[in-house]
Amino acid sequence: MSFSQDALLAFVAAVDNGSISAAARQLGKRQSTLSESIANLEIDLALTLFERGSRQLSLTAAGQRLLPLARQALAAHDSLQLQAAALASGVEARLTLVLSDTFHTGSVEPALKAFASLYPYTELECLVGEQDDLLALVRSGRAQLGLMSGDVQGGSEFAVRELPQQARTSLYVAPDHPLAQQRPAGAWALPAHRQLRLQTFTNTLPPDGHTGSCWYAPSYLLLLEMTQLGFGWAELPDWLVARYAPELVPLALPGWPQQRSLHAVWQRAQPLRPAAAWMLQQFLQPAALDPTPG
Amino acid sequence: MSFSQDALLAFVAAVDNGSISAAARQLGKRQSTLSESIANLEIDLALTLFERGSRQLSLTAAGQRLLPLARQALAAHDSLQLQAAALASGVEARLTLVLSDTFHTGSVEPALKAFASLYPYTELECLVGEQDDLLALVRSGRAQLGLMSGDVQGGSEFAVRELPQQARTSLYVAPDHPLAQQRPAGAWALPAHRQLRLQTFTNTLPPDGHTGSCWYAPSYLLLLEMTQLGFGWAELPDWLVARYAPELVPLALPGWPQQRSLHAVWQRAQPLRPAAAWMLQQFLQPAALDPTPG
DNA sequence: TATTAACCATCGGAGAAACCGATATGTCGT
DNA sequence: ACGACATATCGGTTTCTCCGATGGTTAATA
Repeated sequence: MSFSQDALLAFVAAVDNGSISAAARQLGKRQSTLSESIANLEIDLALTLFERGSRQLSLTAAGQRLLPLARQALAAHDSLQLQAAALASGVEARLTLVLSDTFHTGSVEPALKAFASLYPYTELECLVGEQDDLLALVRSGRAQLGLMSGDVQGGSEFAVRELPQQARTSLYVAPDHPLAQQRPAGAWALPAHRQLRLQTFTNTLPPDGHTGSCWYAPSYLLLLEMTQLGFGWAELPDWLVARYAPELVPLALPGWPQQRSLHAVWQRAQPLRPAAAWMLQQFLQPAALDPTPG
Repeated sequence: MSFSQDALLAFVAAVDNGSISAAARQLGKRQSTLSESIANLEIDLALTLFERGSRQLSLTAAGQRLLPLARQALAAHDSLQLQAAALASGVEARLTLVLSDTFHTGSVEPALKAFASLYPYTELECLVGEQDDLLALVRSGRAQLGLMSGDVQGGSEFAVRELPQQARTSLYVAPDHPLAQQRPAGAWALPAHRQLRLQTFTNTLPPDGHTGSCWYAPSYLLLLEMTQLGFGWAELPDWLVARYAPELVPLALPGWPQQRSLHAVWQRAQPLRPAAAWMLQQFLQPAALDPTPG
């Protein structure tokens, strides 16, 4: 016959409180109950855990040795209990986000930090995608919540909320690019040079007015690298350039830099569950978030 | 009301065996018992753990999520149980050895390895000391078992067993020492040079016949270093020199190298407890040990 | 010294839980 | 249709837990 979890609890409570009576008060049980529990535990283990000194009890060598293991067993028990409570309360076991690279890392970080402590039993997965790629991930259920820039094309399929933050983007070229030399550069000069454009995997983006030659990449980070290598000009998020390629030169054209609105999207047919809803709220209330520097 | 450990056991057994009935057979209980246990566990956790397919049951997402935690809780429980059993069976919680540096490390290592797996819940402490220092550690109870070279002076206070192994020692000097140059050196040449001698902290070693000047150190490792620095000649264990100072030169004198007997000592008044007794046996049966090379 | 206040151990009884045996039900393969 | 195998459910017994009361011991106090 093995010992019970309650006996272990009585054991560590008695140690922590210095007496069985105090432990009983803390646990809301009778002294006789805990006395019996500990006595039975000692019988089950075939060991003496406490040295019953007249007025205070002290741990035996064996007791000192077993105490940390007892704590560990209780902690494992509690951990299971907490995880189960989280699952039972409807909190999802895993939350998958898709973020656009237009989101400044520093603005996401505090939300994730708070999430980690508030939902310790929920796994978090962060994907990165743009435009149609992002919407496809949300549509397929691969991700529950998407944070994207620009307008949402999906129509009534998605629930959309506009975020109070905005993303500033500019047109950049490498320092040795011809466009970086001419000052001031006019918008007429752009079509003469290669544009580096975002092209999603799913490839349903409408063409914009640009008529010149283009190279394409599915992520802003890749566009950034291609810009660094001097392959052409590109529209890039300002924070991304400031952080990873500060040497790039912004083109001072009329109408630039632009402020692009940011949106949170999810499946309208599938309401957000607690963790996802909380995460959305974090982005809707920028008070709790650090302002994007720059 | 919280779940019991038995319920967790039923849970993982059902998962491992693929069915509740099989789990019941494995655990030696009735199927109805385990069925109720798991049902109660699901009630306590407010979760559905199993998808009761007609003929086979499969884990819910929540069940998959909780399974590793349940295993961990059971493992912690078992660990406590095993440690308690070890303590209750009289195995000491900590075993402290004192080894002489004359013991070849390679001859001790297999014993320690086997010890680690045989007594996983016993802490092991290895001290190093020579002669009187070693005996003092055993006498005070600081160590339970000592493995030393040479004869035991303590009289009836100690229990002594001679070990089948022996330690070979030689007289060494540094390569640039005068004694290393003369060939052949006679014993008469020794007193003219400084001797590096073992002197224990407790300092009750009798003087031997040497009449020349001496420097002293309490450990062979220190003597070794002093010999390397050319301070004099010293008697050192061969294996120690071969391993840490192969450049030292042995003096080819009549009667050298010597074979020194090795002894295990412990307090006669305090019989060896299981782990210590096992350890002693390992050294008494050199069959299980690697032979000392060289 | 007698008293009070803590503390711990023990005992008997009430309630709860575990366990068993039997039974009903459902599914798969023959 | 039937046997083999699975799970769920239902009484009944045993076991465990918890409580309340009691007694013994020690330390501080009047």
